[in-house]
Amino acid sequence: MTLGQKIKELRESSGMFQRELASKLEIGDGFLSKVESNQKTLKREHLLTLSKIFNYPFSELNALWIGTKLYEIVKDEQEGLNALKVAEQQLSYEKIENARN
Amino acid sequence: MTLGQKIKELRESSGMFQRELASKLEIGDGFLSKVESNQKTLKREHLLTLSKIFNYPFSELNALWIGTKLYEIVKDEQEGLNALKVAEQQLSYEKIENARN
DNA sequence: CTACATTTGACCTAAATAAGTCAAGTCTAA
DNA sequence: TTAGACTTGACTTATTTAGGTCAAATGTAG
Repeated sequence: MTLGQKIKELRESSGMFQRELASKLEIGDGFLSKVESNQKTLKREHLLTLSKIFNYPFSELNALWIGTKLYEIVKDEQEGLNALKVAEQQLSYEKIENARN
Repeated sequence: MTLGQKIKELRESSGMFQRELASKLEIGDGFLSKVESNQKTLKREHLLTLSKIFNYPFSELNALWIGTKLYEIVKDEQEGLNALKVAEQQLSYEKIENARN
């Protein structure tokens, strides 16, 4: 699930048109269309607005936002999956380090 | 293991000084010092050079290069780990999709 | 066919990032 | 105590990315 897909899903399941949601977010509907197909990214502040409009957990939107961004980086990479593993290891290592201090 | 750490490790285990390696890469030694501590990133072309100098697999350097970049993005994120999972899922999903066609 | 929803392509500007340099400061052994 | 190895901070310039707009093209139900 990408952020774009999730937004589209939330929007449609609440019977809203792009123009309506776009206006709530104060962006053009052409832009929203691209956001829903992951051709463009939303500003991060918009996530909070979305979370309120659809009563959907902010943390999940946040994870999708970052995750989609990461995916854009690795999607055409030979070593994409390994790179994700590397990042994961560094992240858990850092956590342990911090816990020690 | 970060890319910087790996480079330092390779360099030291081959008894080379920063100035020597820096000159092979045609960069300043101050810059290399920062690269080794992940304060700066190397150009990607440099990875091939490193791979040859140290006779170390390019693919691994590549994975470290991208991985370290990903880590920089997620390291201060609440949802960092989840975001990595999201990206991983998208990546494997895409693979399946491609395999179907 | 035509009205409305959506998608797409071309374009734009401001802000951020990449990829360094250089000089000064620090560390460490001899 | 001083040379050589390394680190750090301040700065720079060129390129990329973010975050859009707008009009035209396309999809689609009635």
